[in-house]
Amino acid sequence: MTTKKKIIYEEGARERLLAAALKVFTAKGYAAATVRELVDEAHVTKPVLYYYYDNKEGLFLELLKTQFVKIESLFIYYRNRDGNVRKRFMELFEKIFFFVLENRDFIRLMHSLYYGPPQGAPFFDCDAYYGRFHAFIAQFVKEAINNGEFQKGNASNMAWLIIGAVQIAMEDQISYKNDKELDWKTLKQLLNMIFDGMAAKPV
Amino acid sequence: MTTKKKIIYEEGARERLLAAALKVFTAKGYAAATVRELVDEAHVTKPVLYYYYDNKEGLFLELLKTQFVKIESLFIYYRNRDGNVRKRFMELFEKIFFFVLENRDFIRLMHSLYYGPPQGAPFFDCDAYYGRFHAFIAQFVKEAINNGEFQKGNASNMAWLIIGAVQIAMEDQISYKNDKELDWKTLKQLLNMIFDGMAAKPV
DNA sequence: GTCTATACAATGATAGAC
DNA sequence: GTCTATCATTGTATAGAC
Repeated sequence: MTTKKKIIYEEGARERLLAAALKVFTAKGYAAATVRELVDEAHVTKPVLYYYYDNKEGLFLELLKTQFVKIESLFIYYRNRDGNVRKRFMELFEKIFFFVLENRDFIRLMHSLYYGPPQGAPFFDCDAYYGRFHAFIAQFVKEAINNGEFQKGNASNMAWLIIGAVQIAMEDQISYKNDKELDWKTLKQLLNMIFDGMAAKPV
Repeated sequence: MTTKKKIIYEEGARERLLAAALKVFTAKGYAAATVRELVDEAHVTKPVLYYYYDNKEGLFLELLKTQFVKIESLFIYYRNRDGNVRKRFMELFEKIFFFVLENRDFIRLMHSLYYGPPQGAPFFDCDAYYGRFHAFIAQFVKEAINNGEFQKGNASNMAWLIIGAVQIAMEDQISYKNDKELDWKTLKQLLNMIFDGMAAKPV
């Protein structure tokens, strides 16, 4: 009988490469990041990268995949909350806001991939996440209208207004400005302004 | 006497290089754009680029400078309008929105420079434009509050709300999505929702 | 001002030993 | 699985003729 147990191996190098990818790609973008920097950062030699991943592209795509999983979990979080839509929205956006704060570099990378010119980077369907955001929010605005929590109105437009506030706050945070003006406290004020305007008026 | 008039020269190549820079840099980003592509697009040879500009960086910076002049003119436009703040805002944002539509590629490039990782690109102070935008809008919101056009409130927050709507519409337009949902008609609706909420209520 | 030809560094990637 | 050594290619940039 052949020793099949031998398949288990140390994953140190593989994981260090992924960590290096996060650091280097987010710091310089795809095109400007070099294989040398990646392997130096991971404390491995070049052939090790090509052993674990197809090539530079492969490592990059693997990085995106692992990071997007974390973002996906934010939406799952929302569904498992209870309370009215306004309260759940607020909790979701707080979660998102601090996620952005803790992952500034990666959000920058994603942002430039989605909104910027393709810098020689392999195609990755960010739209599956970015694009779904509006539909996701609009759906729950509609829910709030139906149950009388929000006044009647164009749910899609209401969703855009909300997303606009959240997005501008995120962008203020990932920008390289010295004094970030749009912290969570301010964003909360903006959202309350919007929600107050949308809230069903008492009769 | 030496023939000093001889200094005048054809500027065809120089201008073609700038046009090529716009096309190539906006299509691929800074790092991924190569000198070969730039000169091929301009129908010149490599030494010609280095004759007119310092290097790849120099051409890139020249491109940014010339394009930013166009953006600056939008704000001057606003000051030369008359009417109330709401009307002037609406006209300014319409101007900006269609400027974005007509310069999608360049806006993408700027966006990735400002919000994305520095892709080996030389530093350029985009903040002088992006960052001033909020202050610009907030100033005129304050004006509208003072003359009774808008209700009393936090002018800075009101400005963020407005900018959020404009920005999310711009971003919807520069994204690579197939179906852009946020056209000018929709943005106008968003802005009207915001302005209606801010407008001073009749007594 | 524009070309041909080329220098020279850095890049992504691999062969083959251990 | 990891290394040393090396490859082909592409990159930016320039010298020197016209």
